[in-house]
Amino acid sequence: MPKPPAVPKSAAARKRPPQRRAAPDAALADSGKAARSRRTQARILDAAEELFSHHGIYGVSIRDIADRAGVDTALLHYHFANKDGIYEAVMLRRAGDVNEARKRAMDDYARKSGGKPSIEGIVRAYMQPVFERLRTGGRGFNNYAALIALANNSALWGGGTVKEYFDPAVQRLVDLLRLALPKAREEDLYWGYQFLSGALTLSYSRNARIEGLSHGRCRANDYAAIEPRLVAWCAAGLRALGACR
Amino acid sequence: MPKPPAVPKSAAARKRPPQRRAAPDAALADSGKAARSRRTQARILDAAEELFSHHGIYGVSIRDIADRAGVDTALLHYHFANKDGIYEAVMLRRAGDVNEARKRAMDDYARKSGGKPSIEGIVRAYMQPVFERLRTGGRGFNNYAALIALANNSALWGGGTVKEYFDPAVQRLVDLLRLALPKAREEDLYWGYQFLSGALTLSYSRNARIEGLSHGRCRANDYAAIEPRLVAWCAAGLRALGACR
DNA sequence: ATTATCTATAGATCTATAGATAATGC
DNA sequence: ATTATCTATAGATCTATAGATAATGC
Repeated sequence: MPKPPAVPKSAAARKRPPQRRAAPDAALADSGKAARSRRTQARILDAAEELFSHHGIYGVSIRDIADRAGVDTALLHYHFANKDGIYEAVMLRRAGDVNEARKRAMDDYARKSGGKPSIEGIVRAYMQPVFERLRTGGRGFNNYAALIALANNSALWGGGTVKEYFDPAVQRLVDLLRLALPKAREEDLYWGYQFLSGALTLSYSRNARIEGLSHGRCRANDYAAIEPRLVAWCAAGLRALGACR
Repeated sequence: MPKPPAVPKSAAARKRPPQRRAAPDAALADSGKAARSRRTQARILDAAEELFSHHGIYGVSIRDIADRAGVDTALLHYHFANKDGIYEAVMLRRAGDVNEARKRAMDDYARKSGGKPSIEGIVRAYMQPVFERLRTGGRGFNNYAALIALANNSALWGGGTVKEYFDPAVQRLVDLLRLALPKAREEDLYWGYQFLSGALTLSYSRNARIEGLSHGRCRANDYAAIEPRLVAWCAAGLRALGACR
C-alpha cells in the first residue's frame, strides 16, 4: 500500500531480516520441491488477493505483497513475471470453480424444473454458489469477491482472461431467463443482468455504508439476510422488465 | 498512471519544456489573480477527475495530473497540499449540487403527489438529477460519476466527508419509501436502497461489459434506455421486498 | 542438472519542500 | 505585501534483473 505511507518507511525499517531458507516442513505430507513451490505461490496469491481487494491493484506494491507473504520480491518476479502476472493469477485462481458451480447449479435446476423454470429458481441457482462460498469459503473467498466487485465497477474488467470464465455462466443465465420470460425483449434480458450484477457485486464489496445508513440494523456481510432478499428483488425486477414491452 | 509505464519514461522524456507563465488571457472577462487561481484549480481538478475515474486514486501520480493540467507538480501541492487533498476536492466539487438536486426533486414530487407518492415516482425523483447530468453534464460529470462508482465498490467510500453530502439524500429517499410501503420492515428499506445503489452505480461506471455480452444490443452509456428500465426494476424490487414480510 | 530461493543493486519514478520570480492588490 | 507560479532537488520507494546458493530430482 504505497499510499499514505503511514510512517515514511526509513531505509532501516524497510530492511527485512535476512531470510533463511525455511527448512522443509517434515510434518507436511505434501513435501517435495514442486509441492513447496506450489505452497509458496499460494501464499503469494493469498497475500496479493487480500491486499488488492482492500487497496486495488495500484494501491499495492510488489514489496507489500512479498512482505505479507514472507518472501523476497525477486520470488514474485520469478513465479509471476510482474505485477500484472500476479493480478491475473489472483483473478483466475478461483474463477473456474465458482463459474462451473454456477453452470452446474443452473443446469440442475433447469432439469429439475422440467420445462417450466421460475425466475426465482433461475436467479437463485445463479447466485447460490457465490453466497455459499461467501459463507463457508473463509477469508480467502471473501477477499476474492471484494476484488471482483472492485474490478466490476472499474475499467479493468475486460482487461484479461477473466471474462472467458465469467461470461459463459452469464449467457447460460440469460438463456434460461429467455425461456421463463418469453415475452421479454432480448435487450431487456441483458439490462436485467446488468442490474442484477450491480446489486450482487455491491453486496460482497468492501462498502459497508449500509451499516451506518441503517443505524446498525443491516450488517454488510449478513449473507443469510441478503441472499433471499436479493433473489426476490431481482426476480420482481426481471418480471417487471419482461412485462413492460 | 504509473502502472504499465508503457515506455519507461526516460529522464529526457520526463523533462517538460520550461513553462512560461502564461500571459493572463485578456479576452477572459473573469480576470484578476483570484479568478486565474480558480481557473487553474478547476483545470487541475478536471485532470484529476478524469485520471482518477479511469485508474483509481493509486493508479495516478501527482505528476500525471500536473502534466495533464499543464502545470508543475509544485502547484498541486500549493493548492491541495497532497494527493488526498486533490482526491477529496474532486469528490466534493460536485457532491453538493447533485444531492441538493435530488432532495429538491424528491420534495417536489412528495408535494405534488399529495400524501400518496408512488414507488416509481420516488425512485424516479431520486435518480433523475443524476441521469440528467449524465446526459447533459458533459465529460466532466461522466468522469465524476465513474469515480463515484469506483469508490462505491471499494473500501474508500467512508473515508472522507463525501458521505455528509450523499447520506441525507438517501435518508430522504428511505423516508419517502417508508410512507409508500407502510408494511415494509425497516431493514428491508435499507436493503432495498443497497440493491438500488449497486444497480445504479454500475450503470454509470466504466464497465462496458454489457456491450459484449449483449452482442452490441445494449450500449453502456445509453442512459435514455437505462433510466426508465432501472426505475421499473427498482420499484418492482422494492414492492416485492416490502410485501414479503 | 534443475529448480526454488535469496542477496545486492541499478535505474526509474514518486512525493514533497525550499527558495526564486513575476504578477496582482493595496 | 501578498499571492500564484516555476525551478531545482532531496529523499524515499518502486520494479526488475543479474548472479549466488541451497535443496531436490535424475
